[in-house]
Amino acid sequence: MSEGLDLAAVLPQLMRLGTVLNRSHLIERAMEQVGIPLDRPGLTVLVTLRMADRPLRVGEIAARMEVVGPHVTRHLHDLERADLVRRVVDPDDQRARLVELTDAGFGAASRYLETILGWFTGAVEDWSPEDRQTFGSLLSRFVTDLQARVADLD
Amino acid sequence: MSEGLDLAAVLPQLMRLGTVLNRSHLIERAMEQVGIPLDRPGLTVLVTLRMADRPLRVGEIAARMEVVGPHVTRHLHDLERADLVRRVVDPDDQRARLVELTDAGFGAASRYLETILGWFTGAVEDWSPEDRQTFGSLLSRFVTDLQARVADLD
DNA sequence: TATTGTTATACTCTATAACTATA
DNA sequence: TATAGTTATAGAGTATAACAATA
Repeated sequence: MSEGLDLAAVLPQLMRLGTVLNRSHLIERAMEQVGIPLDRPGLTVLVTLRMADRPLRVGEIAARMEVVGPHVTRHLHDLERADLVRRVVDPDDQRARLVELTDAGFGAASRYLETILGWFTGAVEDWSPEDRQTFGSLLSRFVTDLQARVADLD
Repeated sequence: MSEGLDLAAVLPQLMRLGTVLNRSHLIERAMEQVGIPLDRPGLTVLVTLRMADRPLRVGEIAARMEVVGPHVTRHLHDLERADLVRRVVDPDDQRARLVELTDAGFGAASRYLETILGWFTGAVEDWSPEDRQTFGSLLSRFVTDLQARVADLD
């Protein structure tokens, strides 16, 4: 009985979280603040490369973003034109392209992530270190378990 | 020093969460399972009405969804055609329309929410009641604080 | 004159299909 | 023949602009 209650309360919170994250123009604001001239998917490609910490093939970027190849190709044009990434032929396979960040791309992605991180830090600055720590681990565990549950649906 | 570390770890978790929630077709699967013939925004309108627990004006629905009026109007057509909602003139203001769930709409929204809730319950079924409770409160607090922080940006 | 909602239109994000080039 | 990527096109989701009816 009490088991159901706290869970039913989590669902609306997740909806609220989704609304804040998706509809507050957080991403656009951060891009404007650090001077990145991209749209959301373009930024996602950039951040994907920054977090990978090594050049990625087009297909690898698509897999990490969970989108389809052509979507990535399309946004790579913008990124290349803005001199944020560079496409080089994969020496191991002439069919493939390795996409790597330029210095400007690395810097832009880093500044973007620092900005977002700063906002999140500001949101929890009144929390105790223990609560922050606890929230971090429970959130991580929740996402992992939810992913597993979703995989079970197949 | 250790303060920054756990926070930097939360950001990737939130990205992962967003990916699971947006790109696993969770919503479409739940709709299919309970036999709701809608798209995502249509379902969101339905759930918004179900959670409000009373008829809402078109403008109120738009405000809660954080979308613009015409977007709601458009999806109300589908909902009405599927006999899930009904539009009646607001007796207090002839300009306004009150949108209310039909019995079918109420039932469909309820079954949908139960399905989703069941999946989330399944994801945390191995957790201790204390951890579930803790996660629920910290998540709620996080969303509230993040909303406040975002409001500060204006 | 301001507000509620609708219609018409356009833009963003992502998918599918058809194709090129290597393997 | 299968795979990596690109180009072209289509669909879903949401916004802006112009309008109608009522306040």
